[in-house]
Amino acid sequence: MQGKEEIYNYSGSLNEVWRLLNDQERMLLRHNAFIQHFKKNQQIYCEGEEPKELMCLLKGKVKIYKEGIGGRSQIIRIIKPIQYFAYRAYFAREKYLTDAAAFEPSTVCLIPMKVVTEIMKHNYNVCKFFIRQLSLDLGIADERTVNLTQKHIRGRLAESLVFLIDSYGLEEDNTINIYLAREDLANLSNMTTSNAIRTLSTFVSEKIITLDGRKIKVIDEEKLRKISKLG
Amino acid sequence: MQGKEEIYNYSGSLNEVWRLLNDQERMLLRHNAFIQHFKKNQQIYCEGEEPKELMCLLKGKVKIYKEGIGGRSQIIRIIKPIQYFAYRAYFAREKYLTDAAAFEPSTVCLIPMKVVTEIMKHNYNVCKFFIRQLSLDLGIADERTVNLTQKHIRGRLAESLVFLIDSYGLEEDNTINIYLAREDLANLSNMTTSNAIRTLSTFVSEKIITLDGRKIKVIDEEKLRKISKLG
DNA sequence: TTACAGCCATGTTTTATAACACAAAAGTAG
DNA sequence: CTACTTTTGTGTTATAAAACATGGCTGTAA
Repeated sequence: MQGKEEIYNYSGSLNEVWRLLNDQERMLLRHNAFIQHFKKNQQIYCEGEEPKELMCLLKGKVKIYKEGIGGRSQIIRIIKPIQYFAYRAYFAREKYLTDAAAFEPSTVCLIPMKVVTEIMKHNYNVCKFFIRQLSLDLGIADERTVNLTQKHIRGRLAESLVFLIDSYGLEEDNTINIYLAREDLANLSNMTTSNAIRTLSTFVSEKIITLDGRKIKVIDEEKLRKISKLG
Repeated sequence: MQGKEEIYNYSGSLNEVWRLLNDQERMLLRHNAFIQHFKKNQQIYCEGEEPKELMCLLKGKVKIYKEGIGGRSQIIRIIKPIQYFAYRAYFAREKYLTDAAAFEPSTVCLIPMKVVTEIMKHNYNVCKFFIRQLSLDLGIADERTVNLTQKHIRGRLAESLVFLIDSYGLEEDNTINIYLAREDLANLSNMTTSNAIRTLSTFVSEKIITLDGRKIKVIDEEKLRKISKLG
């Protein structure tokens, strides 16, 4: 499940942050970072848990979500490789407020937060990196609040699809590069599963997408973006 | 409207950050910070504008909000003295995504972001301060997303009232220490003005609060918190 | 093979909330 | 003081979305 050797295979890809480090700092990371693999749907961390490590998704797809009222869960954001996550709670000196789980088999590099902050003390660029990430995350969260509360179902679902396209991209045949259960799509869009299914169907009848099981092929991306934008 | 002398009257209260600085850094701030006064309902910054200064609210009350679909605006967060704001966009290297306006006559200290980042380069504690603030803000935003989307009207309004109590406090007679138009209360709670008014009325009939114009007196705070929590 | 669980899909009913309409009250300007 | 705008309050109607119910499909396990 975890190993320190494996880090060498990936260390080139931790890029963004890696570039900001000197040799000594890189060495420190190499000695303290470790890899974990997660199965499909496996939990990565839970709400209420004490945050200890910075995580970087190397392979796979991860959802950050919250269990809301009456079992309904809300996907807050999604992570793609190579992306850092799980740092907010530690920086805020709080427990985790969210849960994280793997959409599909995923590989995560974990770095003890103590090591990260040790480096930050002497490396302004790493500080700057996290400040930027947090600021971007906060901007996205603010946008999302308004979109989820004010857009109608069609707009919210369209937005989620656009979001998935922008995050994970399209294959050559315009299939969205992630296969989500209808329930996940619903949780991403703040609606019931029934309504996600229904609304997908109307998108099909409007020739905006086609469906083949969980494969979503985008026919009219422009129209999709328009629906997403206008609510 | 602005003055550099006035900064001396307040510099003691910029506390949190002030404490983290050495004499030279404090001098730098004193020479570059300036004060602006804002009238009731006056805009402080607008969406799309280029962020240039860090702001610190010295006196008054400020709302950060977004204009959503169809003129409906959503209050994202509220600021109380002494609190820093307006830093997210600069750190993210974006334009402002939100608007800010004064609820009531307010005094703001502005510090050029260039000066702030200059200090941050050599002062890890100031970096840490902003990382912490951003992390706290992000946590609040995540919570808020779920609360606004999943709670019912009563829960959302109760939550707003609790939020106002926790932010601005109660006077000796249990009056919430801010006088908001029903419309602002609605925008804070993601509902129409009519429904804010209606729901306030039912809270009165349930002896949870009493109303006298815009004065809201809290009778049963526990019950209010319970409604807020249970949605 | 059958039985069963987990997704999909779709039709019907119910309900929360927005939208609308209209007064009354309060604040503001001339 | 009067006219006028803005805010507040309430009743009614319309509607978006949830809740519920049911059935089909697919894969899996006995």
